[in-house]
Amino acid sequence: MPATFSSCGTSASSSCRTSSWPWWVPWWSCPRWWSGWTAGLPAGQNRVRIARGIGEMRFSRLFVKTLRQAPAEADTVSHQLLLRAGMVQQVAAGVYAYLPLAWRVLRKIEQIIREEMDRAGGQELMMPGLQPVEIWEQSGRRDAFGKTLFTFTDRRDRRLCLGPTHEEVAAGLASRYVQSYRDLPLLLYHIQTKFRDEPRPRGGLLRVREFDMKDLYSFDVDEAGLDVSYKKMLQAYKNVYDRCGLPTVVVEADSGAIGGKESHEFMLIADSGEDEVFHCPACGYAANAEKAESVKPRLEAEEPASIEEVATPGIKTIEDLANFLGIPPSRTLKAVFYTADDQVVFVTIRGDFEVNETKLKNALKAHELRLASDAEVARAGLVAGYASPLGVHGIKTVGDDSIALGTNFVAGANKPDTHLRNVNYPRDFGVDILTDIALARVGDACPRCGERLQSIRGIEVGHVFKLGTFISERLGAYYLDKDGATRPIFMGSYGIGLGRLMAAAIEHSHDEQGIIWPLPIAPYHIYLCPLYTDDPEIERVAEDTYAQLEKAGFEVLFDDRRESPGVKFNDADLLGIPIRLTLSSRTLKQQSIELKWRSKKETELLPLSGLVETLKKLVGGSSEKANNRPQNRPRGLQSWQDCDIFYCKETYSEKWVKNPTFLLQGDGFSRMEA
RNA sequence: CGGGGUGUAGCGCAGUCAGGGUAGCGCGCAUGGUUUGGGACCAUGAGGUCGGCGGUUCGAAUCCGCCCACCCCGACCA
Repeated sequence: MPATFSSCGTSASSSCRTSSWPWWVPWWSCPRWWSGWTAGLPAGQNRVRIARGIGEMRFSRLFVKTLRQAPAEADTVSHQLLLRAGMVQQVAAGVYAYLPLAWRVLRKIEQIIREEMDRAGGQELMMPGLQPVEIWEQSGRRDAFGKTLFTFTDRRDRRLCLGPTHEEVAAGLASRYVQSYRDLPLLLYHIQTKFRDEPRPRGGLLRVREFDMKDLYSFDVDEAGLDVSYKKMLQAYKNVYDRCGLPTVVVEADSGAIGGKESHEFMLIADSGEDEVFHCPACGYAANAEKAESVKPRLEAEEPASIEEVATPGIKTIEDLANFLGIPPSRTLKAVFYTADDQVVFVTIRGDFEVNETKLKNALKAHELRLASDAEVARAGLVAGYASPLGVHGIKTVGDDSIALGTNFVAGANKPDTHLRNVNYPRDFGVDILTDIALARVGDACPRCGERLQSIRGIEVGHVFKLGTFISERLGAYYLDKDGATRPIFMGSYGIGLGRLMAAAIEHSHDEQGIIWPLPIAPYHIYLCPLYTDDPEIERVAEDTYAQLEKAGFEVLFDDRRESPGVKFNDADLLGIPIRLTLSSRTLKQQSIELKWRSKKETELLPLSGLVETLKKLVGGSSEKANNRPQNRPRGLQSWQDCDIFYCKETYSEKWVKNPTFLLQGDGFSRMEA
């Protein structure tokens, strides 16, 4: 039997038996290979599994095995569901292969992003994944990225790295193009794989080491120009998330290793999110916990008293100390030791606050910050548990501004089992740096309006930065202004991780049964689910319906398997295809097909006649657009630009609709209409 | 990098502590049959470097040593 026969069937044998196709006739002459016609064959024998055209898909041929149980390594919901739905496979820690279903979703997300970047004036290009380490040293970010940078040497001992981001390269490209202010502003973007050797990949696709990302770099003449580009991007990002059907909030953020002064993150609200966001329901202030500020309550002033020692045997923690002395934690001073770039740092903060390490790191302008080891603490002459800000010599000291908001604190005495009463700043001790290094707290006052802050969890799905000029200056990206003066280009940087967005969408939208895709990024629109019986009519109608829907431009996953209803329904739910159409003898009796939205419980019967038109109305697509899709479409959203608007309103969570205040106001953002 | 955990069939697990016969179970997979509206049933069957290397022993999934991979917490991190 020629091997080529398998091209038109599951196996050569089954195909040949059912078709009686003579083996000496070339397989490409087989009508079934090009027409996909299968109707009228006896039920039960029809095992023909073929794709009739680009993009059409029968479940039996799909490169997917769904799993009933999630692999043990997955413990976040999105990771479990991605694995169970057969969307990704892990290749190494934080390194994944994206299988067909995931790849379709990623391409849709990518296409939405591409359209919005283009609409905002961006120009797409491709940059290398490989970069010389020199440009990182030139920009001064080599140290900031540290071990996160994947580095190696080539055969000529040149040092290379895998690009974790592309500001340096982009600045280099721009510097050779931009000569005059007339060449600005400029928005360049690319969508490609980036590499970061994260200390700990985790959460499936939420934090990985190799990932596809859209990065746009803006180039402007000055701060004002940067502001305009930045606002354009904020709007473009909002459009992207809206079109993906994902409610996000904009929050102020720390710029981290990327650098720059102003920065915002887009957060998808999800209880499982690893980021905490503080927000003010009254004025709309919202910030990542790393960045968030709050008004620290000042304690009632007392007359400063003189210092006295108090014996506190075995009392080492603030909690114990407060209990032991019968005072609130706010009347104590906490001492914490860090090692910042190999220097021990003594940090003092009022007992009721916690240190915000991001703020501390920024205050110290340090690249690496970690808690000091016991050995390091001892070497610095400090007594852990009883360390005192008084009489610290030879090491850098940082104080949170909360230490000035009270009097007569209890602090360590720097000898075992002893504390000091009535310690006052700055009367009794000084610090090298006094600034805000505290974590904001729920219930503290909003720094803008004084209302109480609340907190919510989210997943970072986008991050934008106002970089300013530090990279352009170091990489020589200058232009001539109107007066002929040489000036550095103002840069901005705007990133969205595609895989993380996909995973975040699952975190946000799923139930016990599986994923619930928003229509615009769903791998398929429709799950066509015939329940086969002895009645060949079901199969005939199913094939016919499939052909009609495909022709009308719907993306249909046709479950042609002869599985039991339970298996099919469970797979449909697991994969999360937005619309399920069930065809059975039951519905056929009424000349109808059953429609069920994945996001809803109830089902409804649709008449078979005029089905395409009915679905178009339901989905909000137009036949014209659907039919006009290019043959080699990235089957993205270009033909569905209307439907995403329609669908977004459906998918916004109640929480979101009721609390539209998270959106940054007055920044080109308006409240979401409910 | 610190702490904890796990590696046995595609997936989930038992067996390991208390060393001995052919390494088991569920799901999935294959074949045949009966089934078909929420993960059906019967029968038969295939599938394993027990993470790797070394050691102890007549004999190691099991005991000892080293290493590796993966996961979780922390550190860290667009």
